[in-house]
Order: sequence, then structure tokens, then C-alpha cells
Amino acid sequence: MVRRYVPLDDDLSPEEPPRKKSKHAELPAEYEADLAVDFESAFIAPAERRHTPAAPRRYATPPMPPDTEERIRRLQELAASIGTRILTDADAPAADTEIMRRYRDLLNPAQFLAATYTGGPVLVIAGAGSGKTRTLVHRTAWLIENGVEPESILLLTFTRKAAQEMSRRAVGLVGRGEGSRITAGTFHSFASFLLRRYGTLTGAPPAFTIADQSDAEDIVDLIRRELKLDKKDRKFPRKGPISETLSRSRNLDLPLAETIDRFSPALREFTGDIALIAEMYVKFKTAHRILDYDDLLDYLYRALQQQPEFLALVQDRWRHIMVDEFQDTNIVQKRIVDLIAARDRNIMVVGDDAQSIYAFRGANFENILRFPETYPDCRIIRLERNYRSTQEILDLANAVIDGALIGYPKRLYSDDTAPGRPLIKTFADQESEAGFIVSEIVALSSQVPLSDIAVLYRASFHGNFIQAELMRRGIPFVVYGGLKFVERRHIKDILSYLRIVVNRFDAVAWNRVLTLLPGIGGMTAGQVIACVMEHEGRLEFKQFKGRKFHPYLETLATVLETARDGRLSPLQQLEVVKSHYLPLLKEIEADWEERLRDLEVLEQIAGGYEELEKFLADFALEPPSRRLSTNDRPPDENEEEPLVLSTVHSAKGLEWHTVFVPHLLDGLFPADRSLKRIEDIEEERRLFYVACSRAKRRLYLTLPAQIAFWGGVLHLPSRFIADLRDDLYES
DNA sequence: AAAGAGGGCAAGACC
DNA sequence: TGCCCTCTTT
Repeated sequence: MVRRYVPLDDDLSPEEPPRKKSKHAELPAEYEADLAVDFESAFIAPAERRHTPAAPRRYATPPMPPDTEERIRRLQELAASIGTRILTDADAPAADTEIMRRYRDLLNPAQFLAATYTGGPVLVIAGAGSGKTRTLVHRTAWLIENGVEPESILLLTFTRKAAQEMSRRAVGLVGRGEGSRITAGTFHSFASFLLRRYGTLTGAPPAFTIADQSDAEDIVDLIRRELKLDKKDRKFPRKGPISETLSRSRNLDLPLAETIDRFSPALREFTGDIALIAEMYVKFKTAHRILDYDDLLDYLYRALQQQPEFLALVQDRWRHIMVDEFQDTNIVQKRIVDLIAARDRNIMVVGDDAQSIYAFRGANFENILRFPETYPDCRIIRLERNYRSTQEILDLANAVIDGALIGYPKRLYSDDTAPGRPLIKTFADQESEAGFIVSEIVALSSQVPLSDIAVLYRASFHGNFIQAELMRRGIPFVVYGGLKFVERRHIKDILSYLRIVVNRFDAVAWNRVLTLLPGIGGMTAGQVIACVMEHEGRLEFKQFKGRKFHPYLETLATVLETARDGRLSPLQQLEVVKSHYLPLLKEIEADWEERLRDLEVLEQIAGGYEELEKFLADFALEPPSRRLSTNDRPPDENEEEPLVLSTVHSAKGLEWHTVFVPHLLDGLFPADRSLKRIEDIEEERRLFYVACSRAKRRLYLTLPAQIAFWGGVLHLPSRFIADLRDDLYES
């Protein structure tokens, strides 16, 4: 079966492996040796691996360090030992009241159980498409119907989209009056709310501003330059990697040196200086009253932990806690939840370990696996009935996840027995692969709306050939991801003025605003900021009299003073700074007219607020997700809803009638950068599982026979399809 | 400070 | 191979 994928140039001898010129050449020597190992024996063999392909002899399996092996074994034990805690359909409560009967009829037995269980901590393992949101929303409604105060319900989610969806549907069930009284939000928005409201109790600075990821990087860059580290060593790492490492160290709760050792060995020789930057980074934020995303969680956690008064206050208010997407929580988030739930223990966490795909940003896969460890008396409910896909698609998805080393045992099933096994197909090259996909899309589009079809790939550039082909044939499509609205410079610029209006000490915003002015660069900006700090936030620029740029500074000061007027609405404040900013924008950007449209969107959003501080906080935490200027054209009645091109990550939680997953070559999916650590390969597998489980009726898995990749050639089919039983798919 | 040249690096993206 | 970042030059 696997022979079907055998690459065209398979005559390479073992003495001369094909990876000679490829990326793999950079791997350490022991890894070279390992490439020859039969991948079947290198894994702790999952129970159900069935056949031994000939080709995969050359799949790279990284060595497993003893501590990793030990940890994996522990997690396997945990996952295997949940038996006694599992509640089954038989444990569903009697439907002996009108309310109970109503909920029983609305939900399947497992969902019903999850919605009504109140006997303590619960873990709900919700498979893909199993009605997770439905269950949570009904639980919320059930609690309220049974006398729980809506105010005491806390629903924590990962994305603002999920939070809004929950709120909306809760309101639909219990009505606006009660539905709007529950707290549903992201961890960060919940933290931001508490820190602002209980500033003195939590130790958060007054009127703090929130630094997003790029702001955090800018701060690192300012420090890096101040320390002249780039001058000392031209190889000194850039702001991006440093900032990422600092954040990772906090998200994983690991000492900085260890974080560097484990995740960025290339930075090892700079550990001392990075530690120094870390120290100054903290001081910088304190001095300028800035909190980054990690701070929001850290401040909240510390306040809960160290201020009994505050903890009691929070526990008194929120007595029923539900956490969505628990597999994506990091260690700090888990601790926050544990603290709040410690007293009343009304906690339900919902998630799917098989869909944990965010380890790279600090999500701790183990939180969900170790829940039974934290709450030994917990109960576990599995939602395995799938309402999305056909059984034949689920069979393949189940097989994919069966190949994982760790995870709770589960098996999705569906009533949908519509025929149509997933298709796995190899093409000579990327062009013919793209050609095939687009032809199939064209053929399908007579029966299925284009918008119900998606192409999901591992990395954005995998979509290039398909995009080209779609354009050539005039098929409308949208690409998820790309440069976000909030990341566009003019949006950041305008928001920076407003940030200064709120927080005079926000040096990151100052830096942006100042360097916009002609004649002011990084050096001068630094001096001006220092001057503002010395004057405790007053706009005293007399000392720059005589310098060329002095008049600009005075103008800026006037604008900021005008905008600060407390009688103005956020929208009016925005207008004030905009009138100052527009001429500057025209100077620096040729396409300023198009950018103006983004500013209009910003105005629209600001119009909905009464308080500037709230507007800025919300905008930092809940930015509009897509590129608005290009996608928010007025909808054309006759225009067809476009096809979707997306990364698998961005597709999480979504579904389509037909899904194509292209470029299934080992080294692309799984990505070659993930092949060095067993945990990373595991995550790639879960990612592939997410991709497959997005499909409702048709699933296409395709690959080119080979692909030129950074000077080398990739030609092995993805290990995730190579080890599939051949009766699971067509070809 | 702004513009041009050369070198390094390359994924995924939530708040 | 191409883009982004930084360094160099004016």
C-alpha cells in the first residue's frame, strides 16, 4: 500500500541518504544514525499499529531522553487509569421532573450528564464535533433554571470568538435578562477586568496600558539598544527570539536558563545578557505602567495567591466555574482556575487532549491529562458521539490519533453512514497537485457552495500553488490568517496616541509617536521620553527649544492635551489625534487612502465605547481578527461566498463539507522543525487529526511525489498517512 | 535621519 | 529562493 507513495527517486542507496543536501544535514551525528532505525521499533509501540511498511525505514525518529520517556510513561499510566472515574450513559440522572425531561430530550445521554452533574470536579473529554459548546451552554442554562445565580457563573474560554458564541447562545436559552448576567470571557479579559476593578488589592498599576506581542518586542529592542548588546556582538539575537523566550519561560514557569537550554540552544551563549534584559524588561514595564499579556495572568495569579481578602471576594462572586478548551491552558491559567475553584469545587473543565496544538505558545498538554491528579475525586465524562462527519472519515481520524503515544482513550462515532472514504492521492509535482485540487473544487461547486469547501495546510506557503491556480481560473477564495488588522502600522500608530492620553508613562507608545515626526529618530525619541518621565508625565519640552523638531513637539503636546479633555467621547478623542496623524501618514505611506478605510473601521468600533481606557483594553485583548480593509467590502448580492484557504491552526473549531489537505510530505507535515523532539511530532499528529476531523462529507489527502525544499528534496509521504491501514482510504 | 546594500533566516498564532 | 532586518553610507 505504501508502495504507492514510494518516491520517484527511490534508488538512492542507504550509504548515500537523500537528505545529504537537505535540512537534515544539520542534525547531530547521533540523529543521523537514528534515521536508519525502523520507526516501528523506535516508538513505544502503540497497541494498534498494524502493518510494517517498507519505505518508512527512513523516517526520522528522534532519540528519547530518559526524562521524556519517564514523563510519557507517567502520562500513559494516568490516561489508562481513569476507568473508575468515568461516568457512562448509565449514570445519567433520572429524568423525573419537567426540567430534567426537557434537558434529556435536548441532549444525548453523555451531554445530559455533563449538563446536570453537580457532584464536584468534572472533566469532560469532548471529541471533535461532539457538541461541546452545546453542552456547556445547556449546563449554564440548567444551572440557572435550578436556582444558581447567573452572576455566580464563570465561563472561561480561549478566544473572544468562543466567549461571544457562548454568551450569545446562553442568552438564547435563558433570555437576555439572565443570560447577560453570567461572566463569559477569555482568561485575559477576565484578568484585565479584575485588575482594573480591584487595582489596589491586586497591586496592578493605575490606568495601566496593555502591551501586545509586538509592543513587548519593541520594549526588548529598546533595552537591547540601550545596553548596546548589538554593538558588542553582531550575532546577538534579535528582539523576536528574545521576547519569545522571555514569554515562554513565564508561560511554562521554567527558569530562563532552562528555557533557553531546552527550546533555543542557539541562544545559549547569550544567556547572561538575556537574563539581564529580562530583569530590565520587568523594570521597564513597572516604570511605564505597562502590562504585557503574561502579566495580566501573573498579576491575577499572585493577587489570588497572596491576598486572601481578594481571593475570598472572587470566590464569593464566582461559585460555578467552567473552562473551555482546557487542553490549551498554560500552567498559570490552570493555577488561577484551581485557586478560584478551591473552596466550592464546582468546576468543570472541557477539552480534547487530541486537539492540543498550541504547545508552542505555552499550552500545557499535561493540564488536561493531569486533571485527575489535581482532583482525585473528579469524574470524567466522554463525549464521543460526533455530529459532524461521516463514519468513514471518523475511522480514518480515529486511526490517526490511535498512533499517538499519549492521550485519553476514545473513539468517535457517528450516525452518518454516507459512503465516501477519504482519498489519498500522489501527484508528480506541486503544479499537478494544485491542478487536481482546483479541478475537484470546480466539479464539486455545482453541488456544494464554495464556502463549504476548504483547503487546510500546515504552513501558509503550502497554499501558494493552489492560490495561483485558483487565481488563474478565477475562483473566489479567502485566506485566513495573514497580516492582522491590529498589526498594521497605522492602527498601531493611532492607538499609540490614545495610549499616551490614558497613560503618560507608556514609553512604547511614545516611541512610536515621536519617531513619526520628521527629524526625530530613536536617539532623540529616547531623550524626549526621558524628559517626559522626569517631569512625571507633564509635557514640558522647553529643553528642546532651538532644535529643529521642537515645533513638532509643541504641536504634539497640544494635540495630546486636547484629546485628554475628559468631556470628549473616545470617538471624539480619536478624531483629535487622527487630524494630527493624517498628514504624517500621507508623508510615509503611498497607499494612505486605503489605510484610511481601516481607520474608519476603528472609528466605528470606538463609537461603541464611553470610556477610552476600556476601549483600549478591549482592543488590546479583542482585536478584530481579520484584515478588514480588503475583506469588509460591502457584500455583493450575486457574489458567491468564497472558498476557504487556511492553516490548520486557524481552522480549529470550524467545519466544511469538503476538506483538502495538501502537501502531505514528511518534512512539511509533520514539519521538519518538529522532527527533533518526540513531543513535537506528537503535536504534529494531533494537528493532522484536527485537519482530518474538520471534514463533514469528503476528505482529500494529497501530496506531490517530491518537492524541492531549501536546496534539498523531500519525497517521503507523511508518516501520518504512511502508517494507515489501507482499507481506511481510497487512492 | 534617510536611503541603499548585504546578510541571515525561513511555522504554527491565541490573548 | 525571497523577504526582512540591520548595518553602512551619505
